Amino acid sequence: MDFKQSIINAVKKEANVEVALEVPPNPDLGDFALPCFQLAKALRKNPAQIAQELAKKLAIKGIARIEAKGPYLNFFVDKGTNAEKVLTAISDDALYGSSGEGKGKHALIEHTSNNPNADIHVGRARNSIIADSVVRLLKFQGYATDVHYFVNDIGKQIAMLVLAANGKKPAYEQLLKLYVDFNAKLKENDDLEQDVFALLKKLEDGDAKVRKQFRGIVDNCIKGQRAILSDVGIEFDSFDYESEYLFNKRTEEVLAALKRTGKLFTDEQQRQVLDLKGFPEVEKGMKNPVLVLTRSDGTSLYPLRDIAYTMDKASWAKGRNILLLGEDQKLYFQQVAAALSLLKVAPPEIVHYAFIVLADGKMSTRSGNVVLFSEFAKEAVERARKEILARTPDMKGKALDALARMIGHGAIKFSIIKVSPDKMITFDWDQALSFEGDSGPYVQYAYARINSILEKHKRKRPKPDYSVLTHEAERNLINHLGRFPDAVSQASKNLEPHVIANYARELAQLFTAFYHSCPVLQAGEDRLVDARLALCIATQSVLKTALGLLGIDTPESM
RNA sequence: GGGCCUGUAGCUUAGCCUGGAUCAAGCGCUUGCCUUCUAAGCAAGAGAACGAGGGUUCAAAUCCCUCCAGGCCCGCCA
Repeated sequence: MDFKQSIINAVKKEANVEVALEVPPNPDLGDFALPCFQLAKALRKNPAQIAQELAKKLAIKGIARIEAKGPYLNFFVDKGTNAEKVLTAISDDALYGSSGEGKGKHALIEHTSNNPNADIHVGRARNSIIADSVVRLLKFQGYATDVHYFVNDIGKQIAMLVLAANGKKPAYEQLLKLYVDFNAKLKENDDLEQDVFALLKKLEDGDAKVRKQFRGIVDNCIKGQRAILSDVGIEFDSFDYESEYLFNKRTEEVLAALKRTGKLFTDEQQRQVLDLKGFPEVEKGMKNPVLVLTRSDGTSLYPLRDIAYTMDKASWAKGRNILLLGEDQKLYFQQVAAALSLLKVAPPEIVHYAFIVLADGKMSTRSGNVVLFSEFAKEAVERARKEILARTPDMKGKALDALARMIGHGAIKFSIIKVSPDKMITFDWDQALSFEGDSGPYVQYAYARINSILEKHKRKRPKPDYSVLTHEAERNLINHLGRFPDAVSQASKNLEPHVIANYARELAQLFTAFYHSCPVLQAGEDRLVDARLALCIATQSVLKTALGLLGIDTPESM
């Protein structure tokens, strides 16, 4: 039984009240605390007095000391017992931190689903990076995962690119410029817009040649996006094409099913419209709570195809069904969720993320006012390379490349994941690519330092005497290691990878504090050396796992 | 006009779901620390009316209401 439960049981036995414990704000105040206000009513005494009395009465196995401090009762666990418990748990379990809740279950995650019209920019990459961490978290929890990308391959943007390409096959890197230039032309030339729509119409009518043109542009673009994301370790299992839903029967089936709910009506312009009255979130957010599903000519609109696709995903997902979407899609997705609920299909769990904006305004692919993810990643690696060479001037070749990539990519991922997705980010090169403080490289550095110690000392003692780990820095580090499973559970339950980023940074901080105040190899006594080595090994293991959950590699040295 | 999100130190954030002891970090600033396991580091210090006001509670950054500021969204784009 863990300490927490023992305390709760003991208090219940003594006072007959079910209490909640908390972690004191400051380690000097113990490992667990009981605010006695919650007992005051039942016992009809003042909290400080209750704390005093309980401090005298309670005796709990594994708890070395119980102290009353004002209205709080503080519990100090026996350091040796705690150290042994936490450190053996880590060394015995390669999956320490995983709850195993996903064993035998399946999770489908759709993310990125960027318009296949240009190079991906950092705002969209926020989607990919957060989602990739979610995927890793769920895998770690035991889920079999399937990562999907929905390719919006039949939009106006693609039609524009087909026209702009003019029969040629533009390279991926040229697409953005083509798209931006075409948008500029479009502004001045109304006829061009007619051409765009005419082309789209041909596509929807199933014109084989046009379909092939679209597919050519799209596949080229997806290939490029995929390569860029793959380069930073973000992979997909399947690419689902929206055009499939243009030509298969799924949308008709959805339409028929919605018709049977009695909520579908044809408006005065002959469009098929879904009535969403009775769905409070949608009603509150819209002047007129409806979702338009078809054009006047009966052809499908995006929401209809999306509903059909989302239903397919719901049937593929055997456990959790997760979707990452920009905050601009919040209301829209509530409309889709409402439609799904009419069809008795559970909507996916959604993670919405806010935009990354530039100091001079919103990023816009259309105007070309963007920071491309590819240049962001390139710059990160370049800066990392400079930092490495400033420290180890003789490093070169593949070793240098590999390390620069690890550090550069680590900095990028960490800086994006660590911020709660609700928060809008104003992009700043120096801030996003910081290698110190609250950053990926800082955590990687702690890992590399542990590695350096372990390299120098490979001796292994089967059973260290953990009771010698009594230093404050050791205790703080051990306590934090013990909290890793909670951090993982919270992150995977609420789909909050930033919890892991913050956990990892704190762990690295506590380790570095330990590193500076507790020599390991020069600790003196053998048993202290052995115990501290065991602490290093455990910390390294958790750091590696935590960074792995963020998609960040761990360099052996840096 | 309505809905959702955000507002915590000069700057960037964690903490808010699940209320509890002097609000926790990073950057920047001041002062120390590299002939001892990697200074991408550590230690110490200055710096916060937790957007404003009300309410609930023994207790509010956290829950409720109002207001202010910024972002996003609100019918044949995707």
